[in-house]
Amino acid sequence: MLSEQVYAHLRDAIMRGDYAPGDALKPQDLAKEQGVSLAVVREALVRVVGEGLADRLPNRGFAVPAFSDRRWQEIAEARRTIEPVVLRMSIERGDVDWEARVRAAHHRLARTPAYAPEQGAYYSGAWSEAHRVFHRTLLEGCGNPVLLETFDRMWTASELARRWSAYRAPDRDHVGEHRRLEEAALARDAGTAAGVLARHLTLTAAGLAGCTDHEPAQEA
Amino acid sequence: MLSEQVYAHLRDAIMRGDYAPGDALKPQDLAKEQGVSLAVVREALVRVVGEGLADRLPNRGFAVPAFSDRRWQEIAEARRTIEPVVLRMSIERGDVDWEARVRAAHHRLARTPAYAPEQGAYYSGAWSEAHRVFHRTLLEGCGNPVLLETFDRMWTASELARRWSAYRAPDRDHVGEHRRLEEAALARDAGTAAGVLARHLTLTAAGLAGCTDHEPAQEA
DNA sequence: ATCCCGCAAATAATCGATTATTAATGCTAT
DNA sequence: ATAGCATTAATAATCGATTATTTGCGGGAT
Repeated sequence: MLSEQVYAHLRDAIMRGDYAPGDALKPQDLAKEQGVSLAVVREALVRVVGEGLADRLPNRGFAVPAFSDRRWQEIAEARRTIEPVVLRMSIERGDVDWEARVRAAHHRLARTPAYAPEQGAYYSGAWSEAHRVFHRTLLEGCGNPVLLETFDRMWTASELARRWSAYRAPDRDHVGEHRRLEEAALARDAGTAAGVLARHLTLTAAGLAGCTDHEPAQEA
Repeated sequence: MLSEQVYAHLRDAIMRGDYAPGDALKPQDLAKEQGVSLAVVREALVRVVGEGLADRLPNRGFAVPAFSDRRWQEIAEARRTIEPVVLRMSIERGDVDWEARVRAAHHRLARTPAYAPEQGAYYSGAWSEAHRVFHRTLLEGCGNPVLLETFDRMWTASELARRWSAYRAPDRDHVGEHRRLEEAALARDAGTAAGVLARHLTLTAAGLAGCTDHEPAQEA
């Protein structure tokens, strides 16, 4: 299905930061550069909007969302509120297969370099994906697809905001935080794990706090 | 915008139960009966799918989702997991305006008859809406739009499943449960309120448990 | 009698063009 | 000189028709 490809491409482009926040997503331009008709671009855009990766202004088209600092803090707070509870459930219910997958995901994350030389200041695509998989795997023991869908939505919003944050906590010990998370989870220490995760999310939020809103930008 | 109207109509129709679970949503039929072109119907359908109110089968069109008993239990569990936590936050943070809105929402719910004579066994539309507003208002004190969006999504899924449940708990004391919720919330007793809400959701889940899956149905 | 293959009808997906709305530009009147 | 209005260019929204895919039916071979 063509619209699926266009949707995937659009989603990746936005998440990768190819467009600046506030940039207009013009159906005609996208159609030409993708070699498809307006209809499929439009369908892809509607899906992207539904996922929160773009805004729609009635009769004024589509645009990359301009995340405010306030919005970012709300997303971070929502994650702090929900994810530790789900992690508790996951640790109580996860089976041996889950344990194995947690180990595997942590191993991959630990062995993936966070920064690609050519990518400048941003995290590498491989690390971002490994990071996502590790956090998701931690929660997958809960066995509830609805809760995991909720995680997916919040993670997407969170990553989009992170992509556009100007600052990064310089003294952040990602590796240690993730290792403590893995250890607590595999030790079935739900209380400690939930606490570590909450602190992890708080630190991430603090690292991004204070970055100013981005002004609506011009053409890509 | 035409697609907005068609979207709203489609959403209401599905939530109202105009289509049976599994029914195909044929763009051509919808276009003719709504007096619009395929494109706008298609856009509305894509949005509906994004909200979880319809399934999309590649190259096989759109259909009303056939909720399984398992799926329903997962939704109910997700609500039990998340909503009490948000309610705690809401009770800790809500201001006087929030208190007033809780009172108002409860009053409206208590004074709205649950069953409309002409609607048969189903809850009336007015009661369903008052019910939703009461539950949402309880959580709105948290002040976090992201958490409230999460509630909205789960509520929608929950109501859709409820619409198609064959059984209803006969001895259910809705009125008392809601009154206790309101009292605990306004007394700022977060622990009690969270407990009452968890029990409320458990009872709802139990009331719908055991209803068999609906077979994929034929034309509307 | 049953299974497989191919044909035909239905419908999903896509396209190119048309219509309507918006934003910008330049003109006019005060 | 500036404020307000008309014109125009750009683009969003919609439409009608075309193409591609799937599904059900019927004929023929085993």
